[in-house]
Amino acid sequence: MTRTSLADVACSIARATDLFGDAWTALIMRDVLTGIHRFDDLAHDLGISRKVLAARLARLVEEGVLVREQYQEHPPREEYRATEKGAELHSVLMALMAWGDRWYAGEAGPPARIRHLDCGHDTTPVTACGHCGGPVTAANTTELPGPGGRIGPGTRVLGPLLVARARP
Amino acid sequence: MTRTSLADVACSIARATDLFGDAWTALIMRDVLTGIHRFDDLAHDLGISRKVLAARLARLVEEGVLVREQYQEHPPREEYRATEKGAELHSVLMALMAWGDRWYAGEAGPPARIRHLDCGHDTTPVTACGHCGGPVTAANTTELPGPGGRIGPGTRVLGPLLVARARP
DNA sequence: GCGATGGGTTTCCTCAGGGAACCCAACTAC
DNA sequence: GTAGTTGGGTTCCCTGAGGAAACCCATCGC
Repeated sequence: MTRTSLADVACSIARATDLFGDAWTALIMRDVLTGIHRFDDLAHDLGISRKVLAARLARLVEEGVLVREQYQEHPPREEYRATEKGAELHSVLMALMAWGDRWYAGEAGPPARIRHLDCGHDTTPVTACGHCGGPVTAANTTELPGPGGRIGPGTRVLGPLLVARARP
Repeated sequence: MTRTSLADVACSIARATDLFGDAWTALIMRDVLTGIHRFDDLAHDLGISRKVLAARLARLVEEGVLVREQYQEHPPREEYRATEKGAELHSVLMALMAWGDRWYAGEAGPPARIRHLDCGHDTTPVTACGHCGGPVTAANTTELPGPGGRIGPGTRVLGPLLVARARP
Protein backbone atom coordinates (compact mmCIF):
# COMPACT_ATOMS: atom_id res chain seq x y z
CA MET A 1 0.00 0.00 0.00
CA THR A 2 2.92 2.30 -0.33
CA ARG A 3 2.67 4.76 -3.13
CA THR A 4 5.79 3.47 -4.72
CA SER A 5 5.27 -0.23 -4.86
CA LEU A 6 8.13 -2.18 -3.38
CA ALA A 7 7.05 -5.55 -4.66
CA ASP A 8 9.39 -5.52 -7.61
CA VAL A 9 12.46 -4.70 -5.61
CA ALA A 10 14.86 -7.61 -5.42
CA CYS A 11 14.80 -7.96 -1.67
CA SER A 12 12.62 -10.25 0.34
CA ILE A 13 12.36 -7.73 3.12
CA ALA A 14 10.98 -5.23 0.64
CA ARG A 15 8.58 -7.76 -0.79
CA ALA A 16 7.34 -8.81 2.61
CA THR A 17 7.14 -5.21 3.70
CA ASP A 18 5.10 -4.27 0.69
CA LEU A 19 2.34 -6.43 2.10
CA PHE A 20 3.03 -6.42 5.79
CA GLY A 21 4.52 -3.00 6.25
CA ASP A 22 1.22 -1.44 6.92
CA ALA A 23 0.30 -0.83 10.49
CA TRP A 24 -3.15 -2.33 10.11
CA THR A 25 -2.08 -5.46 8.33
CA ALA A 26 0.05 -6.64 11.22
CA LEU A 27 -2.79 -6.07 13.66
CA ILE A 28 -5.34 -7.77 11.43
CA MET A 29 -3.09 -10.81 11.22
CA ARG A 30 -2.60 -10.79 14.96
CA ASP A 31 -6.35 -10.74 15.46
CA VAL A 32 -7.09 -13.41 12.88
CA LEU A 33 -4.42 -15.64 14.38
CA THR A 34 -5.76 -15.09 17.88
CA GLY A 35 -9.23 -16.14 16.86
CA ILE A 36 -11.06 -13.09 15.55
CA HIS A 37 -12.42 -14.06 12.18
CA ARG A 38 -15.40 -11.85 11.46
CA PHE A 39 -15.54 -8.50 9.78
CA ASP A 40 -17.48 -6.74 12.50
CA ASP A 41 -15.40 -8.21 15.30
CA LEU A 42 -12.23 -7.08 13.58
CA ALA A 43 -13.63 -3.63 12.98
CA HIS A 44 -14.61 -3.29 16.62
CA ASP A 45 -11.47 -4.76 18.05
CA LEU A 46 -9.12 -2.68 15.97
CA GLY A 47 -11.10 0.53 15.77
CA ILE A 48 -10.22 0.60 12.10
CA SER A 49 -12.39 2.28 9.54
CA ARG A 50 -14.60 -0.31 7.84
CA LYS A 51 -13.55 0.90 4.45
CA VAL A 52 -9.89 0.35 5.17
CA LEU A 53 -10.58 -2.99 6.82
CA ALA A 54 -12.45 -4.17 3.72
CA ALA A 55 -9.55 -3.06 1.52
CA ARG A 56 -6.93 -4.76 3.72
CA LEU A 57 -8.86 -8.01 3.91
CA ALA A 58 -9.32 -8.04 0.15
CA ARG A 59 -5.60 -7.53 -0.31
CA LEU A 60 -4.73 -10.27 2.16
CA VAL A 61 -7.10 -12.69 0.46
CA GLU A 62 -5.69 -11.77 -2.93
CA GLU A 63 -2.19 -12.46 -1.61
CA GLY A 64 -3.24 -15.84 -0.30
CA VAL A 65 -2.59 -14.93 3.31
CA LEU A 66 -6.22 -15.20 4.31
CA VAL A 67 -9.16 -17.10 2.88
CA ARG A 68 -12.77 -16.02 2.99
CA GLU A 69 -14.99 -18.89 4.02
CA GLN A 70 -18.71 -19.29 4.38
CA TYR A 71 -19.39 -20.64 7.85
CA GLN A 72 -23.15 -20.79 7.53
CA GLU A 73 -25.55 -20.77 4.63
CA HIS A 74 -28.70 -19.12 5.95
CA PRO A 75 -28.05 -16.32 6.17
CA PRO A 76 -24.79 -16.50 4.23
CA ARG A 77 -22.00 -15.48 6.57
CA GLU A 78 -18.35 -15.29 5.76
CA GLU A 79 -15.28 -15.24 7.89
CA TYR A 80 -11.58 -14.86 7.36
CA ARG A 81 -9.05 -17.52 8.22
CA ALA A 82 -5.31 -17.64 7.87
CA THR A 83 -3.73 -19.90 5.29
CA GLU A 84 -0.40 -21.58 5.89
CA LYS A 85 1.24 -18.55 4.32
CA GLY A 86 -0.66 -16.37 6.74
CA ALA A 87 0.10 -18.52 9.76
CA GLU A 88 3.79 -18.22 9.02
CA LEU A 89 3.58 -14.49 9.54
CA HIS A 90 3.30 -15.53 13.16
CA SER A 91 7.07 -15.42 13.47
CA VAL A 92 7.10 -11.81 12.31
CA LEU A 93 4.46 -10.99 14.89
CA MET A 94 6.45 -12.78 17.57
CA ALA A 95 9.56 -10.80 16.68
CA LEU A 96 7.62 -7.54 16.77
CA MET A 97 6.01 -8.46 20.05
CA ALA A 98 9.28 -9.48 21.67
CA TRP A 99 10.83 -6.22 20.59
CA GLY A 100 7.85 -4.20 21.79
CA ASP A 101 7.88 -6.05 25.12
CA ARG A 102 11.57 -5.43 25.59
CA TRP A 103 11.54 -1.75 24.80
CA TYR A 104 8.07 -0.53 25.58
CA ALA A 105 6.70 -2.60 28.42
CA GLY A 106 6.33 -0.26 31.38
CA GLU A 107 6.88 -1.09 35.00
CA ALA A 108 3.80 -3.26 34.87
CA GLY A 109 5.48 -5.64 32.45
CA PRO A 110 4.37 -6.80 29.04
CA PRO A 111 0.65 -6.85 28.26
CA ALA A 112 0.64 -10.45 27.12
CA ARG A 113 2.60 -13.64 27.56
CA ILE A 114 3.25 -16.37 25.04
CA ARG A 115 2.84 -19.90 26.28
CA HIS A 116 4.82 -22.43 24.31
CA LEU A 117 2.64 -25.53 24.33
CA ASP A 118 5.48 -27.86 23.37
CA CYS A 119 7.38 -27.19 26.59
CA GLY A 120 4.59 -25.71 28.66
CA HIS A 121 6.46 -22.59 29.67
CA ASP A 122 5.83 -18.94 29.09
CA THR A 123 8.45 -17.86 26.63
CA THR A 124 10.09 -15.02 24.82
CA PRO A 125 10.56 -16.12 21.25
CA VAL A 126 14.08 -15.62 19.95
CA THR A 127 15.54 -15.65 16.47
CA ALA A 128 17.78 -18.67 16.03
CA CYS A 129 19.98 -20.10 13.33
CA GLY A 130 18.14 -22.80 11.41
CA HIS A 131 21.42 -24.64 11.12
CA CYS A 132 23.06 -24.63 14.52
CA GLY A 133 20.26 -23.26 16.67
CA GLY A 134 22.41 -20.46 18.06
CA PRO A 135 21.13 -16.94 18.41
CA VAL A 136 21.02 -14.82 15.29
CA THR A 137 21.71 -11.15 15.84
CA ALA A 138 22.82 -8.19 13.79
CA ALA A 139 26.30 -8.70 15.19
CA ASN A 140 26.90 -12.29 14.17
CA THR A 141 25.47 -12.33 10.65
CA THR A 142 26.50 -11.13 7.23
CA GLU A 143 24.33 -10.70 4.21
CA LEU A 144 25.59 -12.22 0.98
CA PRO A 145 24.16 -12.23 -2.52
CA GLY A 146 21.79 -15.12 -3.08
CA PRO A 147 21.03 -17.18 -6.17
CA GLY A 148 18.19 -14.88 -7.18
CA GLY A 149 20.18 -11.79 -6.41
CA ARG A 150 20.27 -8.95 -8.82
CA ILE A 151 21.36 -5.42 -8.32
CA GLY A 152 18.83 -2.70 -8.43
CA PRO A 153 17.46 0.15 -6.44
CA GLY A 154 16.77 -0.93 -2.92
CA THR A 155 19.00 -3.96 -3.24
CA ARG A 156 21.75 -4.41 -0.73
CA VAL A 157 23.46 -7.69 -0.67
CA LEU A 158 26.87 -7.04 0.75
CA GLY A 159 28.40 -5.85 3.94
CA PRO A 160 28.25 -6.83 7.55
CA LEU A 161 24.81 -6.47 9.03
CA LEU A 162 26.15 -4.66 12.02
CA VAL A 163 28.46 -1.80 11.40
CA ALA A 164 26.70 0.14 14.07
CA ARG A 165 27.50 0.09 17.71
CA ALA A 166 25.20 1.16 20.48
CA ARG A 167 26.06 4.42 22.18
CA PRO A 168 24.80 5.68 25.50
CA MET B 1 2.77 7.26 11.37
CA THR B 2 -0.71 5.88 11.16
CA ARG B 3 -3.44 8.38 11.35
CA THR B 4 -4.88 6.76 14.39
CA SER B 5 -1.90 6.36 16.63
CA LEU B 6 -1.52 2.85 17.91
CA ALA B 7 1.11 3.62 20.50
CA ASP B 8 -1.33 3.76 23.39
CA VAL B 9 -2.91 0.43 22.67
CA ALA B 10 -1.99 -2.16 25.27
CA CYS B 11 -0.34 -4.56 22.91
CA SER B 12 3.33 -4.78 22.14
CA ILE B 13 2.64 -5.72 18.57
CA ALA B 14 0.64 -2.54 18.16
CA ARG B 15 3.32 -0.49 19.84
CA ALA B 16 6.05 -1.95 17.71
CA THR B 17 3.91 -1.62 14.62
CA ASP B 18 3.23 2.01 15.33
CA LEU B 19 6.89 2.63 14.71
CA PHE B 20 7.88 -0.17 12.45
CA GLY B 21 4.69 -0.71 10.53
CA ASP B 22 5.64 1.70 7.86
CA ALA B 23 7.05 0.25 4.70
CA TRP B 24 9.96 2.66 4.61
CA THR B 25 11.00 2.23 8.21
CA ALA B 26 11.77 -1.45 7.76
CA LEU B 27 13.84 -0.73 4.68
CA ILE B 28 15.68 2.13 6.33
CA MET B 29 16.60 -0.14 9.23
CA ARG B 30 17.71 -2.85 6.83
CA ASP B 31 19.95 -0.36 5.07
CA VAL B 32 21.38 1.14 8.23
CA LEU B 33 22.09 -2.32 9.62
CA THR B 34 23.75 -3.37 6.37
CA GLY B 35 26.06 -0.43 6.43
CA ILE B 36 24.37 2.48 4.72
CA HIS B 37 24.57 5.36 7.14
CA ARG B 38 24.37 8.57 5.14
CA PHE B 39 21.33 10.54 4.13
CA ASP B 40 22.15 10.71 0.46
CA ASP B 41 23.10 7.06 0.24
CA LEU B 42 19.86 6.07 1.87
CA ALA B 43 17.87 8.32 -0.41
CA HIS B 44 19.51 6.86 -3.49
CA ASP B 45 19.38 3.27 -2.38
CA LEU B 46 15.75 3.35 -1.38
CA GLY B 47 14.42 5.72 -4.00
CA ILE B 48 12.50 7.38 -1.19
CA SER B 49 11.51 11.02 -1.29
CA ARG B 50 14.02 13.09 0.65
CA LYS B 51 11.28 14.73 2.64
CA VAL B 52 9.90 11.42 3.82
CA LEU B 53 13.38 10.10 4.54
CA ALA B 54 14.13 13.11 6.72
CA ALA B 55 10.86 12.62 8.58
CA ARG B 56 11.47 8.90 9.11
CA LEU B 57 15.02 9.40 10.32
CA ALA B 58 13.89 12.09 12.72
CA ARG B 59 11.25 9.76 14.10
CA LEU B 60 13.71 6.90 14.46
CA VAL B 61 16.18 9.13 16.27
CA GLU B 62 13.44 10.43 18.53
CA GLU B 63 12.48 6.85 19.36
CA GLY B 64 16.06 5.97 20.21
CA VAL B 65 16.39 3.44 17.41
CA LEU B 66 18.99 5.45 15.54
CA VAL B 67 21.49 8.06 16.62
CA ARG B 68 22.75 10.91 14.53
CA GLU B 69 26.51 11.20 14.83
CA GLN B 70 29.03 13.62 13.47
CA TYR B 71 31.72 11.60 11.73
CA GLN B 72 33.85 14.53 10.65
CA GLU B 73 34.13 18.11 11.76
CA HIS B 74 35.18 20.02 8.67
CA PRO B 75 32.82 20.14 6.97
CA PRO B 76 30.36 18.91 9.58
CA ARG B 77 28.96 15.60 8.38
CA GLU B 78 26.43 13.47 10.14
CA GLU B 79 25.42 9.90 9.76
CA TYR B 80 22.88 7.58 11.26
CA ARG B 81 23.75 4.52 13.28
CA ALA B 82 21.61 1.96 15.00
CA THR B 83 21.44 1.85 18.77
CA GLU B 84 21.05 -1.41 20.63
CA LYS B 85 17.31 -0.92 20.42
CA GLY B 86 17.65 -0.48 16.68
CA ALA B 87 19.96 -3.45 16.25
CA GLU B 88 17.39 -5.66 17.94
CA LEU B 89 14.96 -4.91 15.16
CA HIS B 90 17.24 -7.22 13.23
CA SER B 91 15.16 -10.18 14.36
CA VAL B 92 12.04 -8.59 12.91
CA LEU B 93 13.88 -8.05 9.64
CA MET B 94 15.09 -11.64 9.66
CA ALA B 95 11.55 -12.91 10.19
CA LEU B 96 10.26 -10.73 7.37
CA MET B 97 13.06 -11.82 5.10
CA ALA B 98 12.58 -15.51 5.86
CA TRP B 99 8.90 -15.18 5.10
CA GLY B 100 9.51 -13.26 1.91
CA ASP B 101 12.11 -15.79 0.80
CA ARG B 102 9.78 -18.68 1.47
CA TRP B 103 6.75 -17.25 -0.31
CA TYR B 104 8.08 -14.89 -2.92
CA ALA B 105 11.46 -16.15 -4.04
CA GLY B 106 11.05 -17.13 -7.69
CA GLU B 107 12.72 -20.02 -9.44
CA ALA B 108 16.00 -18.20 -9.14
CA GLY B 109 15.92 -18.50 -5.38
CA PRO B 110 16.10 -15.84 -2.71
CA PRO B 111 17.93 -12.61 -3.53
CA ALA B 112 20.17 -12.77 -0.50
CA ARG B 113 21.60 -15.28 1.94
CA ILE B 114 22.32 -14.83 5.61
CA ARG B 115 25.62 -16.16 6.80
CA HIS B 116 25.65 -17.01 10.49
CA LEU B 117 29.16 -16.16 11.61
CA ASP B 118 28.95 -18.23 14.79
CA CYS B 119 28.62 -21.49 12.89
CA GLY B 120 29.85 -20.39 9.50
CA HIS B 121 26.85 -21.65 7.55
CA ASP B 122 24.28 -19.91 5.42
CA THR B 123 21.12 -20.02 7.41
CA THR B 124 17.42 -19.40 7.46
CA PRO B 125 16.63 -17.79 10.78
CA VAL B 126 13.80 -19.46 12.66
CA THR B 127 11.71 -18.36 15.61
CA ALA B 128 12.53 -20.47 18.61
CA CYS B 129 11.36 -20.78 22.18
CA GLY B 130 13.67 -18.86 24.50
CA HIS B 131 13.07 -21.56 27.09
CA CYS B 132 13.42 -24.93 25.35
CA GLY B 133 14.78 -23.86 21.98
CA GLY B 134 12.03 -25.63 20.07
CA PRO B 135 10.25 -24.02 17.15
CA VAL B 136 7.59 -21.46 17.92
CA THR B 137 4.68 -21.40 15.50
CA ALA B 138 1.10 -20.23 15.49
CA ALA B 139 0.06 -23.83 16.13
CA ASN B 140 2.01 -24.48 19.30
CA THR B 141 1.51 -21.26 21.21
CA THR B 142 -1.23 -19.57 23.17
CA GLU B 143 -1.46 -15.97 24.14
CA LEU B 144 -2.25 -15.23 27.77
CA PRO B 145 -2.74 -11.98 29.63
CA GLY B 146 0.52 -10.59 30.95
CA PRO B 147 1.32 -8.59 34.07
CA GLY B 148 0.86 -5.29 32.24
CA GLY B 149 -2.28 -6.47 30.53
CA ARG B 150 -5.33 -4.32 30.46
CA ILE B 151 -8.39 -4.60 28.36
CA GLY B 152 -9.07 -2.01 25.77
CA PRO B 153 -9.67 -1.57 22.12
CA GLY B 154 -7.15 -3.51 20.13
CA THR B 155 -6.27 -5.66 23.08
CA ARG B 156 -6.56 -9.39 22.70
CA VAL B 157 -5.07 -11.43 25.39
CA LEU B 158 -6.95 -14.66 25.29
CA GLY B 159 -7.48 -17.52 22.94
CA PRO B 160 -5.29 -19.91 21.06
CA LEU B 161 -3.08 -18.23 18.53
CA LEU B 162 -4.09 -20.66 15.85
CA VAL B 163 -7.74 -21.25 15.44
CA ALA B 164 -7.20 -21.15 11.72
CA ARG B 165 -6.24 -24.12 9.65
CA ALA B 166 -4.69 -23.98 6.23
CA ARG B 167 -6.97 -24.96 3.39
CA PRO B 168 -5.92 -25.96 -0.08
C1' DG C 1 35.20 32.33 -8.20
C1' DC C 2 33.05 27.96 -9.55
C1' DG C 3 31.19 23.74 -9.17
C1' DA C 4 30.54 19.63 -6.25
C1' DT C 5 29.05 17.32 -1.97
C1' DG C 6 26.28 16.39 2.08
C1' DG C 7 22.27 17.05 4.38
C1' DG C 8 18.56 18.63 4.38
C1' DT C 9 13.76 22.14 3.73
C1' DT C 10 10.04 24.03 0.80
C1' DT C 11 6.38 23.91 -2.48
C1' DC C 12 2.81 21.91 -4.88
C1' DC C 13 -0.22 18.08 -6.06
C1' DT C 14 -2.47 13.79 -5.64
C1' DC C 15 -4.41 10.06 -3.48
C1' DA C 16 -5.00 6.98 0.66
C1' DG C 17 -6.99 6.96 5.33
C1' DG C 18 -10.69 8.30 8.71
C1' DG C 19 -15.54 9.06 10.00
C1' DA C 20 -20.00 8.55 9.38
C1' DA C 21 -23.87 7.51 6.84
C1' DC C 22 -26.01 4.37 3.89
C1' DC C 23 -27.28 -0.29 1.95
C1' DC C 24 -29.19 -4.89 1.74
C1' DA C 25 -30.39 -9.66 2.76
C1' DA C 26 -31.80 -12.60 6.28
C1' DC C 27 -33.13 -13.70 10.67
C1' DT C 28 -35.90 -12.74 15.30
C1' DA C 29 -39.29 -10.74 18.39
C1' DC C 30 -43.71 -9.31 18.94
C1' DG D 1 -46.31 -8.80 8.99
C1' DT D 2 -43.55 -5.41 10.26
C1' DA D 3 -39.95 -3.38 13.16
C1' DG D 4 -35.55 -4.03 14.66
C1' DT D 5 -30.99 -6.33 14.63
C1' DT D 6 -26.88 -8.46 12.68
C1' DG D 7 -23.31 -9.34 9.34
C1' DG D 8 -20.76 -7.58 5.86
C1' DG D 9 -19.86 -4.37 3.42
C1' DT D 10 -20.06 0.46 0.04
C1' DT D 11 -20.35 5.53 -0.64
C1' DC D 12 -19.46 10.20 0.55
C1' DC D 13 -16.59 13.92 1.83
C1' DC D 14 -12.43 15.87 4.08
C1' DT D 15 -7.91 16.03 5.70
C1' DG D 16 -3.26 15.19 5.68
C1' DA D 17 0.69 12.13 4.36
C1' DG D 18 3.59 10.74 0.44
C1' DG D 19 6.03 11.85 -4.06
C1' DA D 20 8.71 14.90 -7.21
C1' DA D 21 11.45 18.38 -7.93
C1' DA D 22 13.35 22.66 -6.80
C1' DC D 23 15.74 25.26 -3.52
C1' DC D 24 19.12 26.19 0.36
C1' DC D 25 23.54 26.62 2.67
C1' DA D 26 28.08 25.58 4.53
C1' DT D 27 32.29 23.76 3.17
C1' DC D 28 35.72 21.92 0.25
C1' DG D 29 38.87 21.17 -3.90
C1' DC D 30 40.68 23.50 -7.67
